[in-house]
Amino acid sequence: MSTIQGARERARREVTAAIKDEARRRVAAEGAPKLSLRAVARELGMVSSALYRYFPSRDDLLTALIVDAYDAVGEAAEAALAAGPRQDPHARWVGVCRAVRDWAVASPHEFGLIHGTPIPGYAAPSETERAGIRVPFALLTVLREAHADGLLERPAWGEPPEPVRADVAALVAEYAPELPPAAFAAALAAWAQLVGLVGFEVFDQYGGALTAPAEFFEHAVGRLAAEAGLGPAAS
Amino acid sequence: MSTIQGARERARREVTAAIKDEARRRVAAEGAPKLSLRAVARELGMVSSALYRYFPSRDDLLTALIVDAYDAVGEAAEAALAAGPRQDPHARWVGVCRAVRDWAVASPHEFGLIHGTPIPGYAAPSETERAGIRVPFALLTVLREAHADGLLERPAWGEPPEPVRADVAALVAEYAPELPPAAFAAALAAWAQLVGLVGFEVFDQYGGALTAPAEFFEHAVGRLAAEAGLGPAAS
DNA sequence: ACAAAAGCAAGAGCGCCGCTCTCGTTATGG
DNA sequence: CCATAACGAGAGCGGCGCTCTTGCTTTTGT
Repeated sequence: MSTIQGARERARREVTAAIKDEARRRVAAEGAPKLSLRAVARELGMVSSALYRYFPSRDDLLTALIVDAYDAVGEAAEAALAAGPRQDPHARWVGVCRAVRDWAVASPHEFGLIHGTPIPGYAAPSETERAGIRVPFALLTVLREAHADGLLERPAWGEPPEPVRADVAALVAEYAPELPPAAFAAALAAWAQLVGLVGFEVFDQYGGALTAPAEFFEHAVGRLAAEAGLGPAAS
Repeated sequence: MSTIQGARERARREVTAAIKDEARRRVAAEGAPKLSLRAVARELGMVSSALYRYFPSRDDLLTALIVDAYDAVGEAAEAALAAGPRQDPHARWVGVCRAVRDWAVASPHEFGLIHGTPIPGYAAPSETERAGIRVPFALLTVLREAHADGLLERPAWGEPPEPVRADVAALVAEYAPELPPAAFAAALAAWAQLVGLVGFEVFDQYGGALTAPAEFFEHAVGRLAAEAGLGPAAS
């Protein structure tokens, strides 16, 4: 307590951050499956066993990267939500989607971490769930505030079939009691479809057929908004 | 030539198949990143080096599994295409999508192989591309034949913006000269969105909120069809 | 102020991995 | 029949995740 408070703690934070940074670099270069603690340690000038003072296992290091990625994309989505004009929910919706896409295009490997193949037997810790919910929440918020302002059209979706209605009813009760269930169902599907669109672009699964993927995405996502009950701008 | 023709070749085919089967089992159990040649060889009662007579590297074994997976889902989609009633393209479209979903739900790890995180620096061999095109082709065929039969409505999509139009025009010219570009663009987006919907279910990314994912999928995919210009059955 | 406790880096080592090379053995085809 | 090619087995190399032990330094409690 005599010296600066927690010189050791600060050093620990810095080393932890350096490890994650280097790990991110290696994931980008070699892919998550080939992330090697020894290589990270080597690059940082430490011995591999020292790394276990900061992360109890390789999987825990990867989990930390995953949580960071969820938070990064969640933050981007929430920033777009805050910046989007509440009086034009269609544009706001598209803005949130675009924020997700732009983040994914800029950080393809981080996107892969959170939307790639899951590892069998790997249960995401609850911390991951908290971070993972931010993007769909942002989409939901666009719908909720549009509904509150009377700007949400009746979605083109018919009422969902019975077993789905029950699922959605439970979700609506928990997260958005005032929202029509059909709109909630649309948001849920839109979230999955948004990830599909982004993933195809980021993972290059269109087979190089698109030279203007950003515009294509924008176009597709505008339709997604319309499906959820957000018509194009009034004027 | 004195003995049965190619006893050796047949043995080779059988061993190759056995290796792939065991590898598939291990991918299902442990995940693709942890697929170990040594473990496969051990389970098959051979020594690890013998395996290299059949696959030049671990990545080549994985690639073989990927191609097989593409062919399996492609075959499922084409079977659904053949079975779907041409006079009801909406039902046919939903049928193809359902075939993809059912296959993915039954073979989640194979789905992960083809739609999971790509490995940096890994270029899919051309054989993969050939197999990977079968599902989108099936979707496209539904649209083309519906159009030929006068059953394709003008898609709700407006005309795509300029740079997209050029991309789509090139694709239309190559694959479906008679199809309206807007319909082709819708099919392309629908493909990505379909994979998003399937991936969310298979990878359990809805967070356990859906107890009836099959019905939810059906519902969502019906809307996808409508967007592409295939209205619900006339009845 | 000082001893106990806790945090830390380093090294050695275990078992597993992908992959290579060599060496007998066996089937193939001219 | 015999040269050749395919094959299975074994040893071995470097790299991996992870553990354990050994000293050293910072923090903490009295």
